[in-house]
Amino acid sequence: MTTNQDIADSFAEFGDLLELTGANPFKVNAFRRAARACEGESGDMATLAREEPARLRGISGVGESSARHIVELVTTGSIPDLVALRKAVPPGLPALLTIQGLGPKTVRLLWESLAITTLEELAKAIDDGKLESVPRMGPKSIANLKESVAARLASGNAPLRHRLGQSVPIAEGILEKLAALSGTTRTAYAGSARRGRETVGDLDLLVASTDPKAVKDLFVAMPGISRVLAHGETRSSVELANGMQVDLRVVEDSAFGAALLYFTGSKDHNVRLRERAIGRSMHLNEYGLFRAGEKEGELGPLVAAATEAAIYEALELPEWPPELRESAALDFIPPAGLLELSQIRAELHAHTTESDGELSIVELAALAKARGFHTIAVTDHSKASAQANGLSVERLLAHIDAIREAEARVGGIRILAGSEVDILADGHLDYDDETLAKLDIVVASPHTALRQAPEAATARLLAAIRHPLVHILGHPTGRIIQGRDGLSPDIAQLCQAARESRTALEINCHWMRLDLRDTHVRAAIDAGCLIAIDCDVHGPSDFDNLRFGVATARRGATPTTSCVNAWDRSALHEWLASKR
DNA sequence: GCCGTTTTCGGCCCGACTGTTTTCAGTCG
Repeated sequence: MTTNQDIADSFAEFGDLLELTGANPFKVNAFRRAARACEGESGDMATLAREEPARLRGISGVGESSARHIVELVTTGSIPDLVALRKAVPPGLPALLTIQGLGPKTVRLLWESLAITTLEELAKAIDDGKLESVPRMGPKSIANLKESVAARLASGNAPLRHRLGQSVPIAEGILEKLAALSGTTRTAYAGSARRGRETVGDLDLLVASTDPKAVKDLFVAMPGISRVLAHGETRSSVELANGMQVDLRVVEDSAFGAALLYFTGSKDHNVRLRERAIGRSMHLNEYGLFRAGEKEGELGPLVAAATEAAIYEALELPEWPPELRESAALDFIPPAGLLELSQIRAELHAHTTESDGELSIVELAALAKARGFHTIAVTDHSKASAQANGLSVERLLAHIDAIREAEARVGGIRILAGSEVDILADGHLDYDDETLAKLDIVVASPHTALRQAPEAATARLLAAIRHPLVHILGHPTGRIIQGRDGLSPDIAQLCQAARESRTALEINCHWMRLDLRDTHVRAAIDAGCLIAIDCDVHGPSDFDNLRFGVATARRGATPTTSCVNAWDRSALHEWLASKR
């Protein structure tokens, strides 16, 4: 089976190999853009390649050649041009491109002049003093390279990207310190963290200040920094002890919007905006949107810079939500009512001390009330999840009574008696229908047999979606970001069944899951499905993960009306009751 | 290789920083 990610990986490899052979840089870029386009595509491209290959060209960034390669990969399992290219470049060379400060020109130079083709060979050549004979390799360059190589070798196979929920708090912690300085007027994190991507390569921080020097000096002197990569007039860049790179840009308050737009990206989105500016006789850079000057290359008067909204307006575009700035295409108009964090009014997936949670029913309800929620669902694990202290039928029946009693005592919030019931490997649920019918809400989730074949996974999840007593399919694939792939069901089939049975598909907010993932959300929204956004609460801090789930929903263009957690009390309970 | 509200051919976003150079190449975002 060929996934969109497989296709994207092939094109990314194509780009790397071409670059190392000295190909036309625009061609290299075209392959990389195609890779990003495939990665972000919500439909299954392999199906498209087999059934309607002509429609591959409809994806922005995929042209005649890329479309042919996709069909080759899907139908034969390989791309002849790519196979040939692999023979021309030593296999260890692309890895060298990931070394900080090492680009294609230098890698190629090292390969051709010193026959260096692996990280280990590079480390040895540095130690042996062989790099000193290479043009443009002075003592400082060699010392920097030595440090970068050592850092990489020490980290082993550590991932180069960091999970969203671990990255954002680091960004916020640093910004809090910089915001405390007297000259600071505005702060923000930008880049892929602001776009809500599930993993973040490096952190991009932005500060508006009347005293840039104070900001930068405090930044590079912070604890937890392993080395300073750059420390210039307007930009500083450091590497943290955990290997994460953090870039700081200090700007004037009047240009904050332009800088925020620029550093939020994505790269493809920026390129499109700049092209659009040129087409309207304007010029866009990180300092603002300007009229074109009288002479070639000169800037005219400033059009907009203070806010992103002003710049989009001047370019005659709707203000693009950061989470939807992933694609190069500017032909997608964001839906009027894109879901917002403040609109979430219910948590429908939470655990108590009765299974593997840290909170009592009353504590859980109090936290939900404090957030202004009208409903909280208590959904402890079912008996098959023995490792999570899953409830037997007898315990569940007693738990239902406890929940009813707590609801009457707490007041001011609906506390639903529910269960996160295991979907067994064969698609059966872990409780019988008679038991499930006693519950207000049923979240059905896969927890085991997460390596089963795609066909079996599809059948298993379809059975749960179509089960008349199930409201929500919980973390549908069971994937753990950078941990395990989870199930690979046919998403299109799941979406169709979910729409027909009005079963919501869950976005699990935990930053290790974010499952459904963004591209699956988009497919679900396009198919007309309901979406549930749940924190899968086990402890008090889990409620704070809601923002990551909402970001994922927005990346999938989820309108408020499609999210059951954003419905008012009566609409939500009407839907719940419709399955009873 | 991709693409079209200047274009089916001829362009392709733009600036900061570093180190090695004496005016710029390479890398990065």
